[in-house]
Amino acid sequence: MLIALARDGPSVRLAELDAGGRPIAEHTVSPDRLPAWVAERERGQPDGLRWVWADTARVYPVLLDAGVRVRRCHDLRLVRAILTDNLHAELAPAAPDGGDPAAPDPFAVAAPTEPGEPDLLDALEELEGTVAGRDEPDLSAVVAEFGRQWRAVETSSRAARLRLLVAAESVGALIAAELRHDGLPWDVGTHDATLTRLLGPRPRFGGRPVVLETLADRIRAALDAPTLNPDSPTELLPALRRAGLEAGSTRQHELEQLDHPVIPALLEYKKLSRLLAANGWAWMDSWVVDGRLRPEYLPGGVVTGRWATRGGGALQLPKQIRGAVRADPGWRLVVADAAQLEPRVLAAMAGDRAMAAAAQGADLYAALVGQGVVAERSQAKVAMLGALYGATSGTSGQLMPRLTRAYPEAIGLVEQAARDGEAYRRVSTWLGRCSPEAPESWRELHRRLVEGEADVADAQRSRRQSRDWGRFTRNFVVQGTAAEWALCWMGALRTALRELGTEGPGPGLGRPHLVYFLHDEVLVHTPAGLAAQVEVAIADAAAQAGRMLFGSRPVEFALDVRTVESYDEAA
DNA sequence: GGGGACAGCGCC
DNA sequence: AAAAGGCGCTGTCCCC
Repeated sequence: MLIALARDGPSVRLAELDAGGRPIAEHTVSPDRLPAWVAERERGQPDGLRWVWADTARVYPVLLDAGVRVRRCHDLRLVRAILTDNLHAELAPAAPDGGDPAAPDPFAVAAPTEPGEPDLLDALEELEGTVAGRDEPDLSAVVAEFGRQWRAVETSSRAARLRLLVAAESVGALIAAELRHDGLPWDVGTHDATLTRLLGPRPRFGGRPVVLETLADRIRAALDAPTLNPDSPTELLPALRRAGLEAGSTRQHELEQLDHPVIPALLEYKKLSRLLAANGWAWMDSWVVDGRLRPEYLPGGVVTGRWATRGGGALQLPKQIRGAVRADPGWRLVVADAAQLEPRVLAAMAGDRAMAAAAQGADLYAALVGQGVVAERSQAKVAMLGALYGATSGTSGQLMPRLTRAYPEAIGLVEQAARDGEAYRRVSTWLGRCSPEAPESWRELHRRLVEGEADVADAQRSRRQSRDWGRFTRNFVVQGTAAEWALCWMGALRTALRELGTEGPGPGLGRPHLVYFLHDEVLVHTPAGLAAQVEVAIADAAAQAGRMLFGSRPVEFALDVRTVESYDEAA
């Protein structure tokens, strides 16, 4: 059962849709009665109900505030973004210099169909001239847009994968709203104590905390620069030069190479200054309310499908202050992160048996040593990151030939993605999120190069741009598929958590619930007595996510799971 | 005084 | 000369 929902002036209009998206019954409800109406339908249709609306971020918080949660939705805004890119890519004509398709199909770029294939063209044209971008589409617009999106999915050459992607992206939107609503438990007392220990007491009238001011004085004395502002690279760099230091920048890793009495104080200053600026008292006042950090999560906010946040930098919580993330009394945090997720995803995508074998254990990097691919675990890590990011030089560049010999399918897959990007062909994640077009100016220059019309300087520039874009597309297919796995993991976990615990004051808060998500890591806040069951649910959900994406391919998605009282206890 | 580029650094 | 992918946020600096 599908129910479409839209605002209509002072009321809310709803339409029950049949399986093909056609309305079969309509209702009008006043906004204050909407949560009860939704809750009743959820109770009456525990299994098959999906809400269709323009934008989860606008609709769902209202329901959450009223204590109502839904199981499934279809987010027209997010799905449209995926489908528009996907259909453009499916319609793109094969590139003239296509190269040979080394990668086996499912990954292959945009599996080109015949240009002009009518059903896809229709779906795309319909999508382009429509109203989903409008602020408040009415019910007929919502129903019509859903019909178009549904048709676009069903007529795609990869309908099964797109269906899963659409569902995963939409459940992500629900989770994002719930994370913000429930909030991450944050102990301002612990946070304040950490800041005070490292920086000194909070200055009462602004200005630098005493520890920073003392360090600044030492830096000024050591450089004989009495008015120097150490926060200013344009002042600091000349001051370093005057002191006889040959620094090209004031970056940490460059300063570390230098030998001078000022360096230790400067490094310490930069570290603490960063803490104060990014996560100091002002940050705490702005973003922590009533003991909860409530960042605004943006599903699909990154081109690869990863989430972003707006405000507070909640995906960059430094390890220094994670001790402030504390479970409520009598509760625990279950912290789980997927170990070496991206290499495992790559092994599954490529169907690379040797690499999948290395991914059978908890430590994939150690397994590379065991298989004799490299001598040490640290080399395995560097080499693997190099393969995923496109390193050509340095240690990881040197190790690439070994990886290529050991795992030809896996390395072949990322190499193919890189070559596609270099030729400005679009690539796709496992489920069908397509990479964006490169900047038009880059593609134009590349066309001139291919046609022999570029001079030497332009040719050089174009080749550099191509390599840059190839590194992006190489990483895109793996990072994006890892993001899809994480969505499926979290979606499956959310479903499982609903079955645990008893109904509390609010449907989310009396029982275990998700409180944080960081690309390949989740935090669940749970009554202490249920923590063991939560750990099992997290592991089950990971296995389920692997099956959803990759069926029976024998790749294990290992987790590190710990039950703690505060986040800094999780290694 | 606001806007935007840049440097720098935190996270994955 | 070569340069590893994706982000958000702060302060500085400079321009309008």
